Amino acid sequence: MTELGSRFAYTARPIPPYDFRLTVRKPAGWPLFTPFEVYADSTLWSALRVGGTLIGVRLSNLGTVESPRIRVSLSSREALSAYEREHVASALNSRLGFDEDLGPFYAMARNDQILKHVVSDLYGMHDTDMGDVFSGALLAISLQMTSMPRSNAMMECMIKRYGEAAVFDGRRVMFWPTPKRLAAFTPQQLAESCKLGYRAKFISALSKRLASEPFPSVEELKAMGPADAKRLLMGLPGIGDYSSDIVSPHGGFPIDVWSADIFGKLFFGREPRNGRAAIERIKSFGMKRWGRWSWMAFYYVAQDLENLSRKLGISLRLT
DNA sequence: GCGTCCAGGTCTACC
DNA sequence: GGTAGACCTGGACGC
Repeated sequence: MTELGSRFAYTARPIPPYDFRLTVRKPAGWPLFTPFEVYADSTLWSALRVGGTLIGVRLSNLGTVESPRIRVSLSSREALSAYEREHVASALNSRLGFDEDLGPFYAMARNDQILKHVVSDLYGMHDTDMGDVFSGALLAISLQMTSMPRSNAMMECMIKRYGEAAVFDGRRVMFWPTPKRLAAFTPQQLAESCKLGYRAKFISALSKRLASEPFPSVEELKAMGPADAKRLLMGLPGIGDYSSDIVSPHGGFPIDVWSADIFGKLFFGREPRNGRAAIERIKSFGMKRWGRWSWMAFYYVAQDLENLSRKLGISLRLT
């Protein structure tokens, strides 16, 4: 357990529109940084790692969608220097999309027959980044070739068994393990303890790689071009085309068997007969249609399936 | 109850 | 460079 007793706070003013609830507590249930974060009374308690340091995060909504104000309280084990505080705050602001202008995306989306619905339903929802590269990669690998209930079970087991507890503000938030921690176990031990199956070999190799070699942070990946970030991520064990689109702070168009059914219906009016075989075709079609906004389009559609089903009169599978 | 299929992919051997 | 096949596990389904 890690007691995070040193705290600093500031008030952020994101670029409007900024819907706090939609951004930190996404309609589809995707967690912000960890499945164990807590949301109550317009406040989120979560955690993330910046430069290997575990940070407790409390976000409180003080404003409105058009005039957003968010009180940010960050807790760490040791007191941070002024430089470190600035670095941590900058990393968090970037992950929460505070400086992201939704205007250009909305301008394109309002002229698109699919997206015009989702940007109306989810007005002010910003894109957010993973807590760190390793936790994003563990999430992506857990999603591969299995059902959502089993993916969730694998992730929760890894976090509970090998992760770190951020204790602050009277709360206890479990966060993802470090590469060093997981690198201490064999693939067999990981597979047996959390029923990871063949993914244990990927996770073990990934842990050893990131524990022994430097790898760009989320901020560094964001600072480089999308293609360079994707190339680096795909060099990691267990991270292919789909997973790199999930982990990259630039996003992508992460079409898998589940989303191939959804976008097949949206683009062509029906689910593909063979979802796996249709992935390439649907991904290519979507990226051609939405270009640099492909990730935002994917993100907004995935969060709005229920409303979209009703508005378009088609059944989009939620899970 | 039992066997088969397949799910929110990636890697490798083989051609 | 392109592609078939292997890979854990467990729920759904047919019999």
